[in-house]
Amino acid sequence: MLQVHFIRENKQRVLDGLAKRNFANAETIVDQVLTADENRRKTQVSLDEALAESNKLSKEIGAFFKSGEKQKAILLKEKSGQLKEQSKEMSVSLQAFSDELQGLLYLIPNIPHASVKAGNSEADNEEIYKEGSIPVLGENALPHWELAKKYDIIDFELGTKIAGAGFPVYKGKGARLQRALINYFLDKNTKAGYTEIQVPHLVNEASGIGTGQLPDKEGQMYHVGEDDLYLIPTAEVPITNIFRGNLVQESDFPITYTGYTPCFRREAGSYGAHVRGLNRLHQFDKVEIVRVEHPENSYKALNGMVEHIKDILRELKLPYKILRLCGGDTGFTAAITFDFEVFSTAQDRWLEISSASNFENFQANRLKLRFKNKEGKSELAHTLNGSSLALPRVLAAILENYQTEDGIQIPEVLIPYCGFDIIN
RNA sequence: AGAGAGGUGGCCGAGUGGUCGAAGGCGCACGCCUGGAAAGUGUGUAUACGGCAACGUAUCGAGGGUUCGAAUCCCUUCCUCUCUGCCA
Repeated sequence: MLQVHFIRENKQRVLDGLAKRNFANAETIVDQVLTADENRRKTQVSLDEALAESNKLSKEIGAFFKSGEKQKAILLKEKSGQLKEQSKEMSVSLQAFSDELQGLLYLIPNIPHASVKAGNSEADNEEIYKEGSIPVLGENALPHWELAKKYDIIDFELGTKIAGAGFPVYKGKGARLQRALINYFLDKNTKAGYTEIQVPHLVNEASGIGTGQLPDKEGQMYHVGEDDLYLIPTAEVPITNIFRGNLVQESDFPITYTGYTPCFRREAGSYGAHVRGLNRLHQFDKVEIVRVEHPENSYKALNGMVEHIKDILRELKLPYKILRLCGGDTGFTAAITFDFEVFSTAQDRWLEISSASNFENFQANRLKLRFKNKEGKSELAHTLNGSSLALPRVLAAILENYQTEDGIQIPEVLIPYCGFDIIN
């Protein structure tokens, strides 16, 4: 959520930013925000005056009762009654203006960073980096869902029986490889200074609002009606919400966490060949990194996260590229997002396996996550996160790219974690 | 899930209808004291919104109510603790 005073003081900048996202009706909504804000402030001034008068009267009434001047007190009581009615009306309209303002602010996405190009869809994303060589596979190379069946390491039908499509069952060496990846990622992250943390997999409504999943995108999350909880779509939600409402010290920065969680996504509206196998699931595993940073340091931190993820992909020896998402493809809450894609050779396509974003103070404003700055004032912090990494597509790429006549070789760095070096 | 107790500032804790944004302590900051430190001592120390500012308003888990006036009384709700039940 953008801050109202920021919009008030930087209207053109906001409009230019929204234009990069191809955000419809930007000018209308921004004007509505400014009007609601002005109404809110005006109303608050009159309400404050009425309440101040009320408070004054109450004190006088008390004094008159004490000194036994009942008549005077009764007179003032009448006056106070009238004031009370007025202030009640005003506080109702103040609430209405505040709600209206809040509702409008929830509709406005984050303003893209200067380096983010305008664009509508993934076709407009910019490739900014590429590394690794694409392996040459034999004639009879198989896509990962065939390999999974051939070596009996992932059973999609069984998952369908137990839960539904998009809930695979990992078996034997497949399950072991999953666990190896989780451990390897967590070890890499903790070595890079991130503190490992285990968090709830269900969150309340306030948490969903804090990181930006609510009120808009309920449809993407599984909801447990009985208890009004949401299954997390990513560890970003519980981890970032650790800091909801917090006032941290400047000396606490950088705050860095890593956590493994399963992620649950309804993926309403997804269909077609691209969702085959591990490409798109309702439940998948992911290791996430989250940072809370001083605003002056957040872009340096983002760069560090990108380098860290590069290092992991290099170790796994997977060919990958990095995209800077265009305005239209950048998520609602992010100011900038770098997507990492690995090449899945047998499918002959790139798969997104990580996304690293700087939210600047957009989430922090929703979370009310602040720090005391050098002047002793509280200021919104910056939040960032990235996947390091999302498991299924890494697994898909490993299965496909490392397949040989004899079986699937295990990337060297994972062998100690797996306890075997080939799946056959 | 049932019964009882409770939720007050960064922390502990007093406060049962009026001058209470809230005593006292701890912690923290700055000063004095000291060769330096500890101890001692003095002062300061919540957040949000509005206002150029002086300042005003709101906030004692949250929401509503009673009252001229609520941290204090009433209702609802969330959370914590103890006991009972159930259970990995």
